[in-house]
Amino acid sequence: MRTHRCGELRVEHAGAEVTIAGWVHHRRDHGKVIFIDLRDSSGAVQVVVHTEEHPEAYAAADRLQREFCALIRGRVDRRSDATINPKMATGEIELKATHVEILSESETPPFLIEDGVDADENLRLKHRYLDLRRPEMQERIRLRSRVVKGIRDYLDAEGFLEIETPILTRSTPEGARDFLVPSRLQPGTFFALPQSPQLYKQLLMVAGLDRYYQIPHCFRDEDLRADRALEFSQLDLEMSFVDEEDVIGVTEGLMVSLWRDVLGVEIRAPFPRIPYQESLRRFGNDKPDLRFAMELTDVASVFGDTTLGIFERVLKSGGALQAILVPGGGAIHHAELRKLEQQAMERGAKGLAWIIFKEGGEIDSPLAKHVSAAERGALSKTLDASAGDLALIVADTASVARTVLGGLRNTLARDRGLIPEGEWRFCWVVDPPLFEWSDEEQRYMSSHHPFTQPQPGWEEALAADPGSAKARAYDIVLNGMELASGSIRIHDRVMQQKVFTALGIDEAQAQSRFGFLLDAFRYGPPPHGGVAPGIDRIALQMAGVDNIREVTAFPKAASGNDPLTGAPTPVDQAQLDELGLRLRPV
RNA sequence: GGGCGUGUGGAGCAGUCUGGAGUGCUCGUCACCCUGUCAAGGUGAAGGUCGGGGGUUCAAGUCCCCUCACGCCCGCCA
Repeated sequence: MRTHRCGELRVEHAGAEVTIAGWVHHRRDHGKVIFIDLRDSSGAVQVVVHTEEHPEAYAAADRLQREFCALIRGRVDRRSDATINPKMATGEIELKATHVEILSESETPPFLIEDGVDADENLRLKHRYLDLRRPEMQERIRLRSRVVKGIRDYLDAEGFLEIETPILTRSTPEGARDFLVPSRLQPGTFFALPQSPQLYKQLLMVAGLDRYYQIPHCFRDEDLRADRALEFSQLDLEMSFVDEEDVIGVTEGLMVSLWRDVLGVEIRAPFPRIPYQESLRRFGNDKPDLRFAMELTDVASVFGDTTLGIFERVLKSGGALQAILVPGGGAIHHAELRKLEQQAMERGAKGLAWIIFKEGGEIDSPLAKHVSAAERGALSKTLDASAGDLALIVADTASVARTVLGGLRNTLARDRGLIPEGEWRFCWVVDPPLFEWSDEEQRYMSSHHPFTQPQPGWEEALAADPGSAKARAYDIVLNGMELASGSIRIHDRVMQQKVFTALGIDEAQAQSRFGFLLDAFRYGPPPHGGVAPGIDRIALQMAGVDNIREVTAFPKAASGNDPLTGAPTPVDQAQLDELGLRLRPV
């Protein structure tokens, strides 16, 4: 149908008779001459139609409107110097049309098909096929495709096999809420959509397929976020006869190769490794953004003899005084500080103390009259503060103080433009706890998953303080976002049973839920481990966008529905009957 | 489940704090003019349940209450 693509025409095509097809991007009607920017996935090119030279082509061009689909034949002409458009890749040439054919007409689109549109997102999602016509959206889709291709190329070269595992699988109560699929053939029973192919990949290791990967869809029925969707893609990989170093090595090699192939950026490996506890201490969370400083500082020692009731009470009860120093933060308005305090309280703090350092050792703070000169000096020294800086202090349990300040650290860095552009700060967060206490469940739960191998000595640690047992797990964090999670798995049934027991899962329950895995472990399971990077998150970071929907062709809205298809929808009674389901009024 | 924000011709906004005629801006749409534009230009026109419901008031886009949709965050995410 076409001989060339719109965006590939250049000066060297001058004189050639070509046929192109695409969408009318712009039309500029000058009466006796019409300019049409015709766009396809490769880009756009200017078409010129003269009324007198080609009346039939002109008649068709006269009918063309935005987003009509058209076929145009003509001769590629070098433009005169005065009419070259340096803003277009094809701007040195234009197509003199001899034939214009309307392939299909278009209604006026609900928003402009242009880069940088600020249309309501729901409108974009509802007309995603139009939104995806925008060059920047197509570029994101292409980038994501390059990521996936890069992964396949790299892992294929490393001897990994791509193996599919079932989408209809078994519900496992641990972890996120499952999406359930009723079984018609076995009435009253349900499949679950996989949260990850975790158990299958471990079975593949038992099977001796010792380097496996796939890029599966995973499903978690939880509330959505900017970086979290109901369904998402992850690179799932697993290796046998490995320890942490092997998995980390392959992952780093993959990241280096992806950033090189997809972005042309050289990132350096090995990535720094930060122990989990250190990350909490310095950054207030387990996904540190290393692109800026503002690390948390313990200022309890400064206020050892404080007369301030709040600080005194917290310190006496074994709590913590933590601070971050905001360089130049003294200029922040009080109204803004109140917003920060509100944000702190949302995350569980009872308040937020602020102290602005001024010239001559003076301070500006609601607490000013309770802070002695010695304390002012010590605080300034501990935080390495200068005049004009702002200290934010949280007095609470260590955990709350860190969470709150970790959150403020990220918010402030973003709002105050402290985050440098174009930096890729990878790190591994290692040695995380094996278990975490769940207030809701009133029991310890796996912080990674129950198949994660504990570090040696865990049983003693468990007896003394269950929270102190560590896991052979590792997260890869990029610019403050968790990109991947992985671990060395348990391959010993006795150890697996002990971990289940620690989680409050007795032998009978373990057998009924995970019996197939325990059974497999009777037959010489190899030591194994793996990692699972999120494809969407890699793509969103590379694309420089802040929402997973921007790198997903057909995403759900944040409320978990699909504005394009209307899913989820009620179903016919007949379908429910077949499945043996009855709806309860909500 | 909770907090915050947004909702005004087809699109993006201003107007809401401090009530006074659907007022304004940019784009799009339609008609006419125009042979070198490229976000074309010129002239003119059409297009509105101000998300929905209720209330206060002589009078509500504006104030109050309820509600819906969307977005961000907390909870949740082995």
